[in-house]
Parts: sequence; structure tokens; C-alpha cells
Amino acid sequence: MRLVIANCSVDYAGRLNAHLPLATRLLLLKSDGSVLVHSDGGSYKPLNWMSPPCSLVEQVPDDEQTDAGITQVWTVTHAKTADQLIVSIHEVLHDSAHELGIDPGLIKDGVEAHLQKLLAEHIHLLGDGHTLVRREYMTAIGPVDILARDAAGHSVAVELKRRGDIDGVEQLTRYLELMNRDPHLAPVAGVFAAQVIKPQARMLAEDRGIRCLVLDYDAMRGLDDTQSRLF
Amino acid sequence: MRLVIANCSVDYAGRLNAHLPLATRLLLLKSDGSVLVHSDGGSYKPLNWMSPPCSLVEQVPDDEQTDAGITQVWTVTHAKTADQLIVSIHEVLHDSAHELGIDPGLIKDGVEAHLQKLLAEHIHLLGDGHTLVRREYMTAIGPVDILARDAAGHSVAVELKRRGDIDGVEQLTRYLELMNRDPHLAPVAGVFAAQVIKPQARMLAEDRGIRCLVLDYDAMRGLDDTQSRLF
DNA sequence: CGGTCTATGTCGCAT
DNA sequence: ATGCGACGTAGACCG
Repeated sequence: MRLVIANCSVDYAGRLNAHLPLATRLLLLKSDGSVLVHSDGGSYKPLNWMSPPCSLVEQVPDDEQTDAGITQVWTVTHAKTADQLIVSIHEVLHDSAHELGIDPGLIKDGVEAHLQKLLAEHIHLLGDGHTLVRREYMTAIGPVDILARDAAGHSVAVELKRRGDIDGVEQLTRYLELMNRDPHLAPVAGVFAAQVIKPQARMLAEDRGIRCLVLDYDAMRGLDDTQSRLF
Repeated sequence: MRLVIANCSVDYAGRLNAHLPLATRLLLLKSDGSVLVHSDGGSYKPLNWMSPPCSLVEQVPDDEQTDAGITQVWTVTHAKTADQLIVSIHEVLHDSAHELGIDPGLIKDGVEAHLQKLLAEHIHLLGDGHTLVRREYMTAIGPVDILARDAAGHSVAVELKRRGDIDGVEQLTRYLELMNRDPHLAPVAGVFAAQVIKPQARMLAEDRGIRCLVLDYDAMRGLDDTQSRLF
């Protein structure tokens, strides 16, 4: 990894065109050839960048560029799309290289996949007598997170979110509309399950006859632990 | 901006929990207090981060941590959500600070506006005999990208996307529902036009009687060039 | 490899 | 502040 602090301007030409006027920035060159241009603020997103696979070529500026005060030009070209990032460097204020090695990577916990697995394992949380049909039940417009049957044997489609928002309700509505046309499944009831359900999403769901279910992730994990210990 | 290369492990507790095992990484501290943890590869997204507004506290490790080889502990806390990022540093390999100043920011030049202009100029791409009524036709719930009339004089509402996704179909559906209540416009047909239309979006659109139109941006630009050269 | 969905999405703009 | 749509979305998972 190479870290360069430099006074530079940057141009990107690819899926859009973008330009960064002359200013002092961090240029971060990773060992896979990718380049990140960061300012001293904002979020984790760089002002501009080139993702791998790509290659960097350092060029000597032509006369016109030299007259404009440019001392180096970096041209970073994407290997597949031919997108280009051109960094015109005026002054280098810092330049250092570091050996980092391969990163073991991030370990995550608490994402939607876990929730889905936990709810499938404890399907009774949907209500007494419910049974699991399957996770990721495929329909023509995409997979329904969980398909179950209630005590009376009627289909129940569950849309699962970490945070229950309006678009989740819209998604479930589309599935229900489609599934209710299938005589093998109809009638299909809807359950919108999430750790937190926004008031507007709850409103919309209930207005459409969709039941809302707030899930307690820690409690569900607790159930899981208890069950694990029993076996 | 402060750049630190260090052997460290990182823990995040917030909307989810995440852990980074001990390894050498770049720690990027921006002047607004935000922190980015980057490995030497992957994408522009850091392995872990804390976005502003947040505050960093450097702590002396307790005995247990010292025994584990930890020399510094940074606790970064988000000012609003109380999300925490904890960086446990074993060894610092580089540490430098740099004054960057405020960045003038990125200037973008997009593609979708151009697509709309091109389709409006070559409205026959909608079908023989079509005529343009206007771009950005205003309705109570927002502007329809293009309103046209077909050969029979019936209204045609066009939703334009670079990439045709399900939410684009939803958007057009809302417009059509509204516009079809207006006796001056009804009946209004829908056309979903994009450079790429996802199968599920096509499915949903056609199920709702909305016609799908795949646009070739380069070919349309070619038409434009030809026309430009004629005048 | 393409197709779809999730995301600590982020970002910007409207209300 | 909050909702909503776009993004050079990126990344994971699945056929």
C-alpha cells in the first residue's frame, strides 16, 4: 500500500464524467492496483476512485501540462470496462509505502440471513400451530423469505427485514398479489417481520391486511442457545 | 488527516456486530473525527469505519489487554446513534499527520438527462407515428419523464431509467394510475424504457400492461451525430 | 457468468 | 428531521 498526499486535480471518465479541481488530497494506492482519492472529511466513500482490476501508468506531463504546473500524470485504466481515472499531480507532500499482507476479513453477526435462519428454526413465533414450508420460496418475481402454513393449513408468506421500512411492505404486497393468483397457494396471508418496524410501514402493512411481527434478535438467539444446549 | 499503519484488531457494535482479527491495516483519521479501517485490497469500502459525527477517545489498555499485547485502545463513538468502533492497537508502524484544507468537491456530468433528451428528439423509437407532448410532464406526484401520443392520438407515459428495475415499474404504475383518472389524458398507456431491463422488472411491467423498451444509448447518440452533421 | 437481493449501504433532494 | 430515489452503487449468494 502506498500513501501519497498531493496537490492534484482528478478526472474520471467512465459510466459518467467527473472532475475534481486542484486541491490537496490523499491518494491511496492499494497493492491490487486500485486507487482511492480521499478528502479530509465526508464519509468513507472516496471523492473518486478506480476499483480493481485496473492498472496504473505514470506519465511525464507534456509541455502544456508542465506550464500548468503539473509534475506527474497518473492514468489508471480499468481492465474490463476501460474506465479511466486521470490524476494530475502538482506537488507531492508525502509519499510512503507499507507492507500489509492479506487481511483475514470481517466477521459479521446480526444480518438478515441470521434472522431468517432463526425464524425458520422457531417458526412458532409466527403463531401457534405454524409450520415451515420453506425458506426462499421462489416465485416469478423473486424469492419470498419464508413460506409457512398456519394452524388451519393456510399459506403464510413472511417478508423479513432487519429494519421494517415501507419498501419492505411494498415487496411483500407484490408477492402476495402474485401468490394469491396461484390456486395451489391461495389464500396467502402476509406477515411483515423485522427487528424494528417504522410507524409508516406498520400503518401501510396493516391497512393492507398484513400482520406485523417485531422480532427480538437477542431473545431468538437465546432460544437457539437453549435449544443447542438441550442437544 | 492522520495516517496510521498498525497491527490491530477492530470491533464494531452498532446496527450489527462485527469483528476484525489482528492484522496490519491502515487507520485513516479524518479531521471531522471519522475513522476508516482499510486493508491493502478489496474495494473502496473500508473493512470497518465510523462516520461523522463521532468522537475518538484514546485509552490506556487495562492489565488484561496489556498482557494480550495491546498498547493503545481507540474508542470511536457516534454522536447520535452511540454506535461504537473499538480499535485495539498492538504495534504502530507508521504515524503521520497532514493538513489538507477543505475540498472544492466533485463536479459530475450524468447520463440519464442525456438519454431523456435523445429519446425526446427521436420519439419515433417509441413506435411509428408517435409524437412528443413534452418532457418532465408534471403531475401531482411528480414529473413523468416523457409524455407522448401514439399514432391514434392516445397518451403514452414513458418512464426512463439507465437500468430498468422493479422500483421504476412501481413509479410508472403510480403515474399511470393517477393520469388515468384525468379525463383529459385517459386512456394513458405506459412504456418502461431503459438501457437494460431486469427480467423481474419486465415480468412485473408486462403483467401490468406496461410495454418495455430497451434503448441502445450508443445507437441513439449515433442518430444524434448523424442529425447534427446534417445541419 | 449473469440475475437478484442485501447493505452499518451512502448521498442528495424533496417535503 | 424524514421519506424517497439514484448510485461509477458494491458484495453475496444462487442458478
